[in-house]
Amino acid sequence: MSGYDITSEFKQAIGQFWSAKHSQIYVELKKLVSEELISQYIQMAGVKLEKKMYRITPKGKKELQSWLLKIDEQLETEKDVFALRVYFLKDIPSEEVLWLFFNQLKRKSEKLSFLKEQFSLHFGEKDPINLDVEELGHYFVLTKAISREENYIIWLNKSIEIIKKRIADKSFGEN
Amino acid sequence: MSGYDITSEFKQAIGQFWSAKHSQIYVELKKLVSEELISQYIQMAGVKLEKKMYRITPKGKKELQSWLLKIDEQLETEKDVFALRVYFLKDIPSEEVLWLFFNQLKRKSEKLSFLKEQFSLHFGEKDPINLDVEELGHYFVLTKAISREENYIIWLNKSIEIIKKRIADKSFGEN
DNA sequence: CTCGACATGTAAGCAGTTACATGATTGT
DNA sequence: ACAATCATGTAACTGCTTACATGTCGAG
Repeated sequence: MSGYDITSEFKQAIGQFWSAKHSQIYVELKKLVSEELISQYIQMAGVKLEKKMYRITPKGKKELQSWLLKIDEQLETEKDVFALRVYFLKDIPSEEVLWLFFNQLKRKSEKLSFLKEQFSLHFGEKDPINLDVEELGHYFVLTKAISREENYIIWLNKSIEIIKKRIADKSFGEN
Repeated sequence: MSGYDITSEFKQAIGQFWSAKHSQIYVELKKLVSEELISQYIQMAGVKLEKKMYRITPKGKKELQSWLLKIDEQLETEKDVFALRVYFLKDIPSEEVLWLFFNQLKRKSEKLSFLKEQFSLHFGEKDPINLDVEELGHYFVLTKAISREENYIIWLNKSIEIIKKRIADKSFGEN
């Protein structure tokens, strides 16, 4: 793959769990070449454009495999700015709170639609039992992304119901 | 609150969605004081120990409230290293894959237990309708963290079932 | 008296983004 | 011809972690 290809891949399903900008990718690729973990070769794209392609070296493959089996000492924080804002709910004007939740609901619903489209595009009605190993990794990542968004939306809806009830009880923002 | 207090708070529920080390917190607090968004005062803790306390200024409160209503242009990536590893499933020896998933299941189950304990400690059987606004933000964040972990565990179990079936079919890692 | 928690800081360095900068290719 | 996408890079800066460093307080 090329740096550009990697940049594009981060716009697909895996981008839900890890991503980087092209400016970082090009720098890292050079670093990996200098460490002999990957090697570079040129592929002509058109007449003049030299597309720089990279492939993993045996040394890189070894490094990758040991990384894949590594257990992180601590589970790292999956940051979520929206949750951080909700933590400070008491400082949000009560009439804005519902709007904020509905806005997030809309954005998350759009993301879910995109992911489901990706899913039916790549897997359709296929049974994961019959997928080859390469596809299986992508299948798991996509189902993970979809279930994450679905769960997020369920939580948003439950929270919206609570907020609505509190407004109906006229007690919202007054306690 | 003091820098130490903030560090401690990041070990509680909100730490599931945002966190920082004390080394960063102390630097940021000084920056915020110089921007006049917070102000500092001393509280004696014991005889000699001067605990540096901070409170938000009116200017800071204004800034906070405008930040709380800010909509991020793009939803940022909620990074998850485990999902990244799963993406490269084809490079993991098939006998290790199950172990990897079970390990993550164990860790996530422990996290879920911790969160549920926090929940019953702070909210018990309370109805969120009757919570005061300050508590409500914490309630939402904790329920969000809990539902996120529950959903993660469901996905792990589903994936484990698929992997087990593939092993039983003797087709795992061979396609 | 000693250990664990409380409490605060600095420095080096890595990870990652934003902005700047350039040029080729393809489809309309 | 023009625009969108393909394609690659650098520089400045911010965010964040790791490691270093020091000292107090309370309980047993």
